[in-house]
Amino acid sequence: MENIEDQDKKSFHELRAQIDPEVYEKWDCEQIYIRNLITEEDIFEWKLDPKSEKALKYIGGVDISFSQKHQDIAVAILVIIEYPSLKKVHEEFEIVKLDGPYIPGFLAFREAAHLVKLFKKLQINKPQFTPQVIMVDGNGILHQNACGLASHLGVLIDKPTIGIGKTIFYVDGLRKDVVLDKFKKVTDEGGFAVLQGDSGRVWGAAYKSKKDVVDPIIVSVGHKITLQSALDLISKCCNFRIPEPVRVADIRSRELVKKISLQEALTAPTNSLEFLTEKFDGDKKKKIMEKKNLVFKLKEEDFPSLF
DNA sequence: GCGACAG
DNA sequence: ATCTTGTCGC
Repeated sequence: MENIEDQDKKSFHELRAQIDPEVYEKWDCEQIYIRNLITEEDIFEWKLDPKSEKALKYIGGVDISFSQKHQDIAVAILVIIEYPSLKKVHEEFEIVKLDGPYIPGFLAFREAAHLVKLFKKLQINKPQFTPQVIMVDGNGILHQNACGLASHLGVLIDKPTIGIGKTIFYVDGLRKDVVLDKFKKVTDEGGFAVLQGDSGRVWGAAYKSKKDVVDPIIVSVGHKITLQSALDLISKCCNFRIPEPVRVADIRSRELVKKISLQEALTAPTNSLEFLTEKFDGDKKKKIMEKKNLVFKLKEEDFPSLF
């Protein structure tokens, strides 16, 4: 019974031990440097009111989805969502190879560079879709060095960013039970609990995006926006629990990563698909055939980096 | 001193 | 992050 806790302890310790102390120190330093470049003020021109002359038009959403086969292969994506329709109008993506493992607290050093690349591609391909604000899958200043992925990326591309976390990341006494306890008192859709740590500093908010959701989304300032403005925007972007820019980026990158896995299966020495279609009937067979169709529907334009 | 740790 | 079936509810 005693080793359940020990295993958790060990695996976390092992994660941190995967980077050598010098790299840790360097990254720590870099985060503190970047932190000083972050602003938590509204530095943008757009307005939420669609009738305004300066109405917000394009919101960006970024995410990275991984292949289950090769742990280091992933699809990085940037989707452009039109406001206020919340429809996807454009996407840029790339199949990428991750350098290192995920280390809690250092997500940006694994993902940020790939995301920056997508903004550069957008700049060249479709500059007219340049987003005015970006929602990031991960935290902003809600981070041990007040420099999570959303903030890190925001500084690199010099644009307003918002961090959207789906689970609670511990910082400054904000344990999971503490956050959920604060969130429990939020009852109305669109309501939120401000996440103030033991130090008194406000790190973000636990937001109730739908009336009956059990879990909050964790919102934190990335760069060039206030928490209040971030929440105001998010309140207009939630068709479901996760705001559309992040949700669509998530779904779409997963879709693409699966296509890539299937393509690998197609080029594999043994073709198990044939065997499976003969072996199973009904729904199972139907599902397999759908996957098969996916393979045949692969288009060159879906894989610019493969051609 | 330990432990809580985004994707 | 990823793997997954059924299942509960509108």
